[in-house]
Amino acid sequence: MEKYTLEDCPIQPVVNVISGKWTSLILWEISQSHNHYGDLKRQLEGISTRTLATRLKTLEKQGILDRNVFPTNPPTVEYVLTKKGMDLAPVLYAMRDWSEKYN
Amino acid sequence: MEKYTLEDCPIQPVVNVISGKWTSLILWEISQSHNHYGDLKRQLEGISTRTLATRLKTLEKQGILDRNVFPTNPPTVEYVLTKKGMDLAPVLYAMRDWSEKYN
DNA sequence: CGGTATCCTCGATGATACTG
DNA sequence: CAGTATCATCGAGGATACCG
Repeated sequence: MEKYTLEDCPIQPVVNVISGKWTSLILWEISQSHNHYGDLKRQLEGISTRTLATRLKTLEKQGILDRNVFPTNPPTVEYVLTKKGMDLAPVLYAMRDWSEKYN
Repeated sequence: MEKYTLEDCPIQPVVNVISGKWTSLILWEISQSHNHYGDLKRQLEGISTRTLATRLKTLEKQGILDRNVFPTNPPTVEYVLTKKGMDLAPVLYAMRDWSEKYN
């Protein structure tokens, strides 16, 4: 019953991806070329390591992000948007436009 | 510290409006001319009366919706998007477009 | 550097009964 | 019809310590 409508609503799929306190902010930062874990951690001041790691892992599972490890010393990790993730850009920029108008 | 970044992020204002399990779905339904409380309740199958009422009240406080009461018998209540709320349309339609592509 | 492992808190949401 | 009032739950997120 609940499942029916939630799955049926034409915006539910994107809600499943961007919901959460930090998720859309993470996506925004990555879309702005803040691709490294440490860079994200710095930009998203106040986020816990646990939450950032959890959200990144979920987005990876959802096919929104790819995770690339560079065997430097110390190692660095980079997150990049997949095609599916890049296609969220219109959503993110519409969000930014509204925010600029009404903040 | 946390406040700084959250307030500073260029998409934070819209996140404050559309976050929550049901909020963007409510906005979608209202944008699709499901304006009556009972109509919304029917479309959003599975939502509790408490949650629907709470979210509508919050959206009203945020200036996204106007609440109109018609003194019919029994009374009916209609929720309509303000200009600020209507300006969320690009966000909602971008969400729908992505959802159609990747659901 | 880029996480994982634990424990804990708190607020959003749900269920239900009731009301003008 | 359109809610409000109460109580209960549940999981996202935070704090902290530790690790390869």
